Amino acid sequence: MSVTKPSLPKGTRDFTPQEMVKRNYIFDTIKTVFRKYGYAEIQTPSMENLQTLTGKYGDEGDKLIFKVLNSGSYFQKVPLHFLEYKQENAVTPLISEKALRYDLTVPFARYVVMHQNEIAFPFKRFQVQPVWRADRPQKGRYREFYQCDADVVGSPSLLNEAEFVLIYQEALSNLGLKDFTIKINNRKILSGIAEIIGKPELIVDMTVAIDKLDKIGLDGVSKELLERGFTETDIEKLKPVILLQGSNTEKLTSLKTVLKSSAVGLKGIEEIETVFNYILNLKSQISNLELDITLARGLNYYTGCIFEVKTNEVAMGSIGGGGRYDDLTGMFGLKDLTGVGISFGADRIYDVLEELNLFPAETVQGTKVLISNFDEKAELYALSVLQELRTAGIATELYPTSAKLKKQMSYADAKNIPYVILIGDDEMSSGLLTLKNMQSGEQQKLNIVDILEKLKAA
RNA sequence: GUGAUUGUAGCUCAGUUGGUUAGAGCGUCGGAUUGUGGUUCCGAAGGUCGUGGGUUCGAGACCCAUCAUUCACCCCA
Repeated sequence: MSVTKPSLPKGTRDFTPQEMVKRNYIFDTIKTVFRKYGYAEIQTPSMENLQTLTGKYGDEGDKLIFKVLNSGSYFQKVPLHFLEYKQENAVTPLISEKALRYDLTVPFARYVVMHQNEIAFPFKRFQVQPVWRADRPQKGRYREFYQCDADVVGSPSLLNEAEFVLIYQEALSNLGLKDFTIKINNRKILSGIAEIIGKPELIVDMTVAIDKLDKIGLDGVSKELLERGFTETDIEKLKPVILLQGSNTEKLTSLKTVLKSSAVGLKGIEEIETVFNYILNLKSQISNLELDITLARGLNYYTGCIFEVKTNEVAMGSIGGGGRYDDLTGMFGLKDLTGVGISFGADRIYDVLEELNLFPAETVQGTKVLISNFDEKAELYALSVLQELRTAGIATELYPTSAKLKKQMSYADAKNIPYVILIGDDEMSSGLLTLKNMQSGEQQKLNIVDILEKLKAA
């Protein structure tokens, strides 16, 4: 057998013990907040039927779904002429019937439909699992990454939206982020704007273009709008809207004038106002909540409020997003069930916390004490000590061979183990074991009871 | 899918107009110290120079191809 050079698939990563401690810190922080707001955890399989996923994310999204090759003689079903003309689209469903999940929302919609008879609505669930995208990786973008989603289905109340803002606020603050912006918009406002211009059919093109405002500037947006079928007159009408300045209230006031002839648009404004009012009554103020008309977000199933969270401390794409999707379960045959949800991008949050040095120092909670191993006789003696410490709930290791003490101490040092117990002839005959504090270097002879007490307190 | 970038030790990187035996720091291992780590000193191991071809008396360096990497665009967390 030939030796393979070890490597990982593009865009995937190993996680070291040190990284796992930090990652779990992020997951735990977010999960704790989710639970506090009444969300219950579920999991779904890594693989879904390909059919479940295709068509849910748009053409671009479909291309980015990782497909799983069928087992066995998967070519049997493929007519030869498909291959001859290289018809990937026709061949794919014949050789692949499973795919890795692309996000957590669509599997959740499937879950809700399949379990509808056992679910008490409104159903509030959270889910923390990896998702896969066949993207080309770059900074802050991986092919395997974790999403932390919270969604509620079966409740049209805008209280849910308001609570999501508080969840973002609370979780990100708990993680130590100081300066981030929660952007909110409403798809209905965007529809209203497209309506006013007289191009409701071009709403997608309009949103994709104006979404890039802060990246390519007004000239870039104008150029893109022209390419996408808008006229100079349309752009003149759009300009004041997308360049709206001022406080959220001021923006809403201007929008009401602009959208006065659009029923949809006014409905969107009303929804945003309701969310703001809920928040005002839940909490005196959230200063980093910003109404942003240029916020569009790609997924085409959003129908109401849209969220996106960006940190202002590091150059990084969004670290979270979400929105309301009135008819997602409709694709699985369950009509009129409304859903709204948000997602945290845990991997990006990790990168941000790392860059800002925000991980708490004491998150490393590994072995507390290492028992040295001098020789066979000492090892035997140490076994009972080991057992006693573990019974007391203290994370303890016995060095497994009687290597040189230098090596054993280095091991404790490398693993950041704060205490070492030395057991040699003196200790065995006196019953007083040497306990060494690895930080201060001081050591003292204590009986096992005192050691237990000291370690429990430490 | 488009456009760039970089591939030299486990890691981060030097390597001069093409010239003999490819270097450093960190890390690893061993010793100074057979009952004491994190500091210090000494020593050692570790390389198909991404891969394949070409130019040349001679290639880590130049050319072509290929693979991989990173970054940006599209899109997205």
